[in-house]
Amino acid sequence: MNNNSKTIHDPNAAPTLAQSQRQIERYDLDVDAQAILVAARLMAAGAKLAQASEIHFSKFGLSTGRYRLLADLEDHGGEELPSQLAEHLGVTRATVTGLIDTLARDGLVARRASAEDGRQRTVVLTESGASKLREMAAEHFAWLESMVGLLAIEERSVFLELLGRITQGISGLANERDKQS
Amino acid sequence: MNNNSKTIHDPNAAPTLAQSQRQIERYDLDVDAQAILVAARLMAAGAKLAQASEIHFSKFGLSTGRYRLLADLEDHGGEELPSQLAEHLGVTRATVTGLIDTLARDGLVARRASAEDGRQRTVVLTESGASKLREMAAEHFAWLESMVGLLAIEERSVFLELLGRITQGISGLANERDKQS
DNA sequence: CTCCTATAGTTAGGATCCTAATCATATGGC
DNA sequence: GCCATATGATTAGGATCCTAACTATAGGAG
Repeated sequence: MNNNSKTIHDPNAAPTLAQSQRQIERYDLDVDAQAILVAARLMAAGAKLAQASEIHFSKFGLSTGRYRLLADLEDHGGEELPSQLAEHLGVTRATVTGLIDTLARDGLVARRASAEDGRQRTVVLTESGASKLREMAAEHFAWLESMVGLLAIEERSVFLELLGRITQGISGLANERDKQS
Repeated sequence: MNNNSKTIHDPNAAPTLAQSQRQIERYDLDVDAQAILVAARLMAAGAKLAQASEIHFSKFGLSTGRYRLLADLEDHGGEELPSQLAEHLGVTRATVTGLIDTLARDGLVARRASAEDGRQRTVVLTESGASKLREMAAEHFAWLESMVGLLAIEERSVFLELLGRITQGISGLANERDKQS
């Protein structure tokens, strides 16, 4: 607190309710200003978190995406197909190819040809990659935990439940575009 | 050896609590699995929302960043300095330069030299830019509102409060690195 | 067996936003 | 007035992830 670099603008309070109300009144719309505020704050929080995350992982020579790939690999016996990784991480196969390229260059994963299907290329976690995850574990999980440190246990459950419903709302929006009756 | 990877993937349920627990147990860490889950879900939601947002704005020939710049301009009398825009949007001045370039090319904003300070270049919202905001208003705010449509009014307040505290937690993490910049 | 289509992965090119370096203008000590 | 430093904006180049096009292999219809 006590930031007051000068005029307001605590990034935690951006955008403000007043701002949302002004926007709505300008066009005389029939929407709830608080709903708009929730949506806008969530977007701001997401962007901020993504940025903080990249900084966090860069300390270990990783990016958010590359860490997620390693962790998913570890959680699936250290061996997966690129297409499985893409689905688990929620990114495209093209993105996975790029992530693997960098991780393989750094020796954290390796590509192996599949005996069963010549099109497939298995991705395996190397000893070096497993070691990297071990090194990071304590600090990384402490980092994640401290993010929600200001919430009481029961508040975390509540937040999780509400966030889940908002996520559903987002999915609904996304599907609205290409719904083929 | 592990689980046969038959686990279906509902993106709304990723990551799962079981996944978080496995990770924590693997390294025998003393952290709360639910806290990890909250953090991971929030990151996933943020990424998803950012993606949905880009798709939404692309229907109007805009990006998330360019819309936010136009909206901020409108909220400040249609005239601001690039440095003010950067602070309001929470991005760097270099990014603002790029956003203005595109918006100016499309005729939605214009740059004007400042009479008082030769280094400054005022950004003004053009009639075309104001018109674009008018066109978008109804659909855009309906979009935002539907995102939180599954939450009751009082739940929105709760969510806002909890999200605010998590955002503080994120800020704390960010500042931890460079204590005194 | 041959051909046509489907699938796995990669490559090419675009959009976003970042950091660091640069250019031009202001400001203050001497 | 002159020069060193600070500041506003831009440029250059990097990282991330996307869509679309491409290569190679698999598999079924005839």
